[in-house]
Amino acid sequence: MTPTDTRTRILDVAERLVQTRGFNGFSYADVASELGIAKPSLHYHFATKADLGEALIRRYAERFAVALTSIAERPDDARRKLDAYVALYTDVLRDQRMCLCGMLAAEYPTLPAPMRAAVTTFFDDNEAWLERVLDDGREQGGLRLPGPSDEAARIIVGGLEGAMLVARSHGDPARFETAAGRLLADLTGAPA
Amino acid sequence: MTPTDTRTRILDVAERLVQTRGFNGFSYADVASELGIAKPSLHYHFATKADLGEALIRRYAERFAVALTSIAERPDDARRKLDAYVALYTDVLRDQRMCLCGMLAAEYPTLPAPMRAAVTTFFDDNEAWLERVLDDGREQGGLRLPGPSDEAARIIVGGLEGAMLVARSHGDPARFETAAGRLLADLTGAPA
DNA sequence: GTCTATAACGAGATAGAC
DNA sequence: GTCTATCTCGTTATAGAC
Repeated sequence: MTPTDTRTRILDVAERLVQTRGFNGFSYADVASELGIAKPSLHYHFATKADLGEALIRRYAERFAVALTSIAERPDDARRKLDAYVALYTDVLRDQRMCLCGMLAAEYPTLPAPMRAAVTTFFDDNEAWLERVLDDGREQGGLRLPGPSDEAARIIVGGLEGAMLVARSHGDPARFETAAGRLLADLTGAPA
Repeated sequence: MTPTDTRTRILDVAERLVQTRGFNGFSYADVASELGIAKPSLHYHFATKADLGEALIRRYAERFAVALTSIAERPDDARRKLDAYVALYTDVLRDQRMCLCGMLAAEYPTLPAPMRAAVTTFFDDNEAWLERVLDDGREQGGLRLPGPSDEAARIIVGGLEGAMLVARSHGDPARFETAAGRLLADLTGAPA
């Protein structure tokens, strides 16, 4: 078991804090105290809070992209891939976290420009991936989409982000899971 | 034209700031400078920021409740009522605002307890209103819901909140309107 | 790489005059 | 009701020793 380097541990703690409290809702002091190190030590690894924020999104988006590629490469049909996509969100919601980019979208006007750009790119990438899965599913005959796949993709991304938001404020992850299941079922013409 | 009293003008400015920047993203200094008054004058009207926050949600929820009652009393069919419901959100999204309670839901863990309670109540009330409209529409035969109306109501609330979040970060209100239209259509078995 | 010390600023809030 | 003056604390960030 190699010990985790400081930079990574900073990212881990900051990521959880942003996902629960928001980028404007945590401070270097929070991260430092949790790691048992001094505040200025953080600045050695991330000169400014904006730098830390950029690194957080970059890592999160990268991790998400890897997961999406992994799902896409499975031999599963489209509906199973969509279920796996929803499972990514379900995992995030455990221990009261919001999607990092959903949280940052709420704070959007207050973010430094590079972070804003990365947030919109995250959503665009997710929608593009979903659109592809939906198109494939339609061609294979497994999905019955009532409309354009790009619109369905946007509804899924927005629907999952919003369902997380509401479910978390109710402290009820099950609320998210049933909503997500029904959203997908209704959107893709599933049995139930 | 009676001049607006200070308390109301404070609420108006603070409301817009919370809807755009979040409760943790604005300060008494922001409100004071925008109104051209001194910071401590705000404390006369709202002793603490938590008090101001409570008053903001109360007024917002009250205004929303009045609008919902007004829509419910119309002779329109369920589908028109749902369209009117979506229009409430569309109006909010104009000039880059988020739904007040959607924004506060993102900041939920950082809010004072009374604000947290008011946020969840807001969502519960909206879902209850929607459930009623959906049930009425189904009895009248106008709506074909694929599942329980309470689940559909939750999908609508979450879907609209999330669609606002994503659309606003893209600076594209049209993205919200098409997503909302499709969401309702797919959920209620509409022509297109 | 991590520390102590400190700067520079903004936050929410209070005291007391007018 | 609104002001000036001030307090206290938390924030991001820097300087410089180890």
